[in-house]
Amino acid sequence: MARRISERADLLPVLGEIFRDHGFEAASLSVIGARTGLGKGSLYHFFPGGKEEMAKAVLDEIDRWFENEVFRPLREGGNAAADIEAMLVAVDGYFRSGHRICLVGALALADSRERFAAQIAGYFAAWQEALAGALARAGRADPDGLAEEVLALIQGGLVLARARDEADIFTRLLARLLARLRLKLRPASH
Amino acid sequence: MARRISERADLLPVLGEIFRDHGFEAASLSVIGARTGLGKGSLYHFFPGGKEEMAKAVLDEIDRWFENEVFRPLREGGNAAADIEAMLVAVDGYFRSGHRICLVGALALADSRERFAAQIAGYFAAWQEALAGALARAGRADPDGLAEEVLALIQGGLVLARARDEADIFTRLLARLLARLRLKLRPASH
DNA sequence: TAAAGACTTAACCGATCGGTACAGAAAAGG
DNA sequence: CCTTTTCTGTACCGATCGGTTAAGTCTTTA
Repeated sequence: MARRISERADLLPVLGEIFRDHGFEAASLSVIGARTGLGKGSLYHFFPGGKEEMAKAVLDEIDRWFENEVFRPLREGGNAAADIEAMLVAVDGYFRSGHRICLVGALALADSRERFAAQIAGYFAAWQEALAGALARAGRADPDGLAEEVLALIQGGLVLARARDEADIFTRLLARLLARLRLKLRPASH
Repeated sequence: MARRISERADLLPVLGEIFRDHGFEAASLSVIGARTGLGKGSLYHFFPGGKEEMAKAVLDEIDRWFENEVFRPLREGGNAAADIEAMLVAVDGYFRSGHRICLVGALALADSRERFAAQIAGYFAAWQEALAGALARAGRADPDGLAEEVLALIQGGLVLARARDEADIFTRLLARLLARLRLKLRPASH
């Protein structure tokens, strides 16, 4: 019963970058093979369901990462204002300050959307809910609306940064957002 | 010299919707043929450059529409505050209150981005410049930053609306944005 | 009405697509 | 060691891809 320490998990980050670069449809098995260094045989061994299983596994890993690094801290943190700032730091890191796009957002705009609709919707719903909770704890009025706005700014910032090939756009937007939230969350501490 | 009143122009809106639905790569000539009712021969008659020429023509038409309906009014309008509100109305109409995505934004996130990089970047640059000018005329500080934020909100709103299959998200974001801008542009008039 | 150009149809091209089959190499367990 | 299981390389499948070609049919102009 030979048992490799699952290399499948090690494949997920690479697959994620491939889907980010090419999208789901255009990420052909040949480019996946080239960039992972694996032949079709190996790929179908790890992912019998083919490309669709690969993408679902990548989305699952993204969900897991955000749940651990972003959503749960937002939900269980102590100081709501600090938690929200920590979220912005984590987000800036994850998206490499605007150099990396959001795979979930990109899939939402692509024609493969329906295939992953549940995971895509769930990702944003969980994020908004966790953030709205923190905003409510911080005493903000209309936490749901504000959380929605924050998510839109992040996603839109990634779109603009990519569209204009200028990652700084994302950084600037996060900085403005941070200033605005600070003002609203801790009006006396600036 | 038989000369049809250019049906090529009539094709562009259909092609736009096809690219919105499928993206560039996945919009195969067979689906384009099916939805336009034209065979490959006809398509290549109108667009000798194939899919790429079709997409470029669609982007050109989008540029033209926004230039006429959004950018120029922003630049040449009289009442800056009213012009900005008119922009939001036009944008809400164009994107069908969140039911329609932004093709330019979608292409920016897809792997076909490089192919259309110049047109994509130009679209957002022109928009931001026109909006920043109006914001400056309205007396706002940091008009460039605010314009960037408005564009990000719009693009992010379209991503979220599609991702969660809930067009109302876009409408809500536009309403919040309108309220915020009103407050800032005409503080005494609410 | 007849020539000319605008448009269409349909067969065809090589390349690549996602996916499968299967034999063999590598590694682990006994 | 030998068996068992995991993993890999390669050849192959039918389907579809974007694009080309050539022969035709319309439609307009002269």
